[in-house]
Amino acid sequence: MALTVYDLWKSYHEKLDTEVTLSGWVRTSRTSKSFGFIELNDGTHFKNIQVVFGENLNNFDEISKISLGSSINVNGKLIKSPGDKQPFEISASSIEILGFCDPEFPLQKKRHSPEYLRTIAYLRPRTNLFRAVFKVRSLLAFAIHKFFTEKNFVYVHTPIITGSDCEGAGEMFGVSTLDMNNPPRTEDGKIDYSKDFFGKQTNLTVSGQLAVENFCMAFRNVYTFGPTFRAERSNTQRHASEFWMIEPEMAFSDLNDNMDTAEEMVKYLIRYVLENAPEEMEFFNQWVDKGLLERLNFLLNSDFGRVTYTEAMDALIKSGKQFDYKPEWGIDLQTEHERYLTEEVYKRPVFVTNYPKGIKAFYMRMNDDGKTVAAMDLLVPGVGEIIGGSQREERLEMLEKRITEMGLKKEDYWWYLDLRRYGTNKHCGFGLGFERMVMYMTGVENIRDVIPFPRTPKNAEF
RNA sequence: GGGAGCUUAGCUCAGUCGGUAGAGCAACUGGCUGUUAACCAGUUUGUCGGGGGUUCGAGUCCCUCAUCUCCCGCCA
Repeated sequence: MALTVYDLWKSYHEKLDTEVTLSGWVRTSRTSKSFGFIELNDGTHFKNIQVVFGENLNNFDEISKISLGSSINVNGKLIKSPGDKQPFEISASSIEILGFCDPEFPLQKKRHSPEYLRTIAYLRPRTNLFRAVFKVRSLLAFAIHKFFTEKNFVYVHTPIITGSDCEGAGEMFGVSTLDMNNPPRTEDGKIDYSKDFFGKQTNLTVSGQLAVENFCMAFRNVYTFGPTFRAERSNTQRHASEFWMIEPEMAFSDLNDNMDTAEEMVKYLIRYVLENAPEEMEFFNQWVDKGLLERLNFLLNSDFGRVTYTEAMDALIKSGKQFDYKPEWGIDLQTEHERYLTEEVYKRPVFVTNYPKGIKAFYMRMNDDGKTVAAMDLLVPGVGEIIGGSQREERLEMLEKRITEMGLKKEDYWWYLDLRRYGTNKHCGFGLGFERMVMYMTGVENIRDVIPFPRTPKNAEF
């Protein structure tokens, strides 16, 4: 394979004073009358390589005026740099323009606002910020598989098109091939989905959890990692219509095992990225969030907080702070409450456990007090809720009772209920919002800026 | 789904009391023998988001539509 920028940064010592050939894009250029500098990058490494050129080039005039974004091929000698900003550089003997970049190119040699860059999402991966973000996103995805594989978890591909019509995790996008202008109707005038592609109403998945629980009962420790879809009209910095989720599920385990795994995983992911993307992380620390590295390193060396919902509510009430929503046992934690807890009270990630049953899903295990369920949310400073999980209700009678209480139909969950008939056991799992992890890792504040082509209400451009 | 704010040059933004359009950067031209978001000099750039209204006169005030952003709800 051809030499890359990555190769040179890793082993330039060995190649000093040898002839090299390198292709890439012009990131910036600075020229004088008889010489000039080009910062070259081919995307394989965060840092650029400086190319020095002089009047010995047969196309010196053309190269002097080269526009930012053009792709070039450079031949020259790798030498120690006289400048102190870089240890080495290429002294060019020839430079070929492979693809000229039109001066209309919208990316300039200056900072652009993230809002503007969203309007040119097809070009933004060429900026420093987005190259760093998407490199970290890639590393995080790999680290997730690495973590679970090392722990002997089995990766399960749960379906993206689902036929279970009430997963209870949010509004769903329908999947249909019916003619929307003239759909078949049943006798009572409703749309007749028995005529649809799958012979029933189907949707894009909102969670792989119910499906992955089945594999949990076969492999003990499993996880899914894939796209999920929510048709909520959420207009916030941390919600997207299409996002990725990691959902591990563990048999013969309880809520404490669940939190232990979640904490170990989050720390593993952070450590992996810090070790494998030091340049990108330094960039975030300098330009996006000044306290990022300090906060992440502190986190690695501390235990996450663990409090019950009841204790958290007491802390909110006792704080005396004026909230828009008055804290009171039984209400769900509002965003302002969550942020206050993780950012002001504990100043680190904190698990909140054992929520009132009325505000949580039907499958969460009823505690002995009859009032709370074995749920846990992980709140982190700056992002808020990053993980939601629970110990699952393993007792058939109790699960049926909860389904009825919540106004759901047992028939819709017949195969899920069967798990409680065929060798049931206490088990647990959680969902980690992948993008929220990327946000926490990079300090980037808007979920639209950690997804290559984000989908949000009224926006599916590119 | 509820609420608030924004929209002025390619980008980032200023525009006073309602009086007829500005800066920096970019681009372009020229200069410069080691630059580091290079520097210096000059030149070019406008449907002031769309529509309507008030007024002698609207970027500025009012109505309306749209976009974007932020907050809340939903959740990851």
